[in-house]
Amino acid sequence: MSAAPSRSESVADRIRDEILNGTYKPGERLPAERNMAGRLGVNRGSVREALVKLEQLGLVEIRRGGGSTVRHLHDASVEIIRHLLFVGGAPNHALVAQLLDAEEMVTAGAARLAVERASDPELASARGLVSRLGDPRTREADLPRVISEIVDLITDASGNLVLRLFRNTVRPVLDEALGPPRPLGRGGRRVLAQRVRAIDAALARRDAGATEEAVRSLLRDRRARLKTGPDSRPARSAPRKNPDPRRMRRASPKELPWPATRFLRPSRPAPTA
Amino acid sequence: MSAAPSRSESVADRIRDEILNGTYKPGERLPAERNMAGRLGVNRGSVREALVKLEQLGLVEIRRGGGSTVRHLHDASVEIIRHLLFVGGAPNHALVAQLLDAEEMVTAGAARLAVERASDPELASARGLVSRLGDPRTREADLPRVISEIVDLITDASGNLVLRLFRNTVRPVLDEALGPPRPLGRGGRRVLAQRVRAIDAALARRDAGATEEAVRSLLRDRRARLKTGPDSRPARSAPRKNPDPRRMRRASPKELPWPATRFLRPSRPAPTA
DNA sequence: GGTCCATATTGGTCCGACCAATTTTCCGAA
DNA sequence: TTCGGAAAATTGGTCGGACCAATATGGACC
Repeated sequence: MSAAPSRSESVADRIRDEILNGTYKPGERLPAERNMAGRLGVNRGSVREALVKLEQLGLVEIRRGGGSTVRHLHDASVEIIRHLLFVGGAPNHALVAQLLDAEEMVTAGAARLAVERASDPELASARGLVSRLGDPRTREADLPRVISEIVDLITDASGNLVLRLFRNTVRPVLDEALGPPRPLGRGGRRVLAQRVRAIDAALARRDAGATEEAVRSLLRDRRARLKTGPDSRPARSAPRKNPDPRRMRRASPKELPWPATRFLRPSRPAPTA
Repeated sequence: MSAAPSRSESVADRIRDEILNGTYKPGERLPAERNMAGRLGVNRGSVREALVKLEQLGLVEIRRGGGSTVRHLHDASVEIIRHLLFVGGAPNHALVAQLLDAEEMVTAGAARLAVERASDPELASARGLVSRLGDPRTREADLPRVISEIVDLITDASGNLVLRLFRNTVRPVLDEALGPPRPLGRGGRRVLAQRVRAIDAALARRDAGATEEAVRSLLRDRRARLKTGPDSRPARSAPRKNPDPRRMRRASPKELPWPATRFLRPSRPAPTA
């Protein structure tokens, strides 16, 4: 199916894995290009190309004369999330939850911008797409894809290139991570139809605030349908004062588990003066 | 000052510029590596390395046997915004406005998450940093940096790696684009102090919703202080029904001007069935 | 112990060659 | 003429070896 990966690609993948699983730790120096080439049995040029790719990913820093060093995951490029999903083997739930959080923020904001600036045809197109979610004829297996396309549409309609580029990175990872949806319960389909009506009505009125909230609700449901895991039952030991209980549903965003945890440094300290 | 750029870096910059200014258009084939090497007077390997970097940026696609082709800006990596800022010569105002929009969305969301999960020390550190904004002893020239650090702190405290990585890309571009602030008017400092009190109060109560709104207000002011340009006077010809006038201040997110406009394709059409 | 310099290490670039995937050219069959 | 397919040209991928320049290392010297 997929084209055979080039040699430099394989090498890049291998070094990337060794970094992510802790073989090479942040701040450490990587073996010299010549050594790696010898060890992997490939030409030095291939190793070079691999390192250049990893440098663009923000995973390593190459310094002429000095060796290459591993950088902290915190300082990498967003693109790194493409490579983070399956680091432990199975999709990392914490990362997926964080992606969904980010997607919700950005999409809600984009929806607001979109309603404020989108042309009537764009809006009509969006309404048509949204209505498919409520249509009983749409197969359940297609729902995730349709939702994904709605988010795309909203993002594009916002006219914000930055959001679009961000989505370019987020979408494929989420699509792969979420996979086929769990079957909607008896009530699930009804709730979905309800969300659809809310979005449609908000769009019809060009009501930015309402659209934002409606889109948020839709995406929240999506997250709730995530495979039940340690994250889905918010284990808040000491409930805190929170005057807005509507927003309590989000998965608790704890730090990523697996090997990469070691990259997570404490928040940068506040300046002393 | 800055280290002399490597040869492959120069080549990458040059090809990137030629793509962004329209010399090579999306979908077109780039000259063969051997030709480019000859034309630029460098070794083919250097051209190769440059192309690999541009491929990681999502600007070109390299296919073994077939040439390299230019990709649409819409499909590039977020990292491309680092290179987009100065394409026309001066900082692109539309892009900066879009960056500020994106930053506001993400930071507001991160603030919510942060309040819900941050430890008390983290919160205290945040409050300390925020209070510096209101302190009359803080020089005006330092205010942008302090705000930038507050956003960093909020982002980190949210515990969301995706948001952190996104910020890694956004922050340097915004810091460079905004540059030294325009002097605050007589009322400006007072308004700032007011924002600071709002954030501090919200943090003290661990009120997620209030914190989110307060942070939003702070960032909005920042955008308002952007250099007056064609963007800052929202030229909305036909005012539309919008029941939430509080949010009307955002710069109208029109398409990017300059040569790159040609990359902006219409929103992807809704599926037909 | 600290400074400074010769040397080793290491990334950056170049040359020339060959392989493999793709594209283009062109000729013969329908 | 048109279409299909084989041959040739084009083009990216990898290799090996060589030299330069920036950095790191270690030891002599003060």
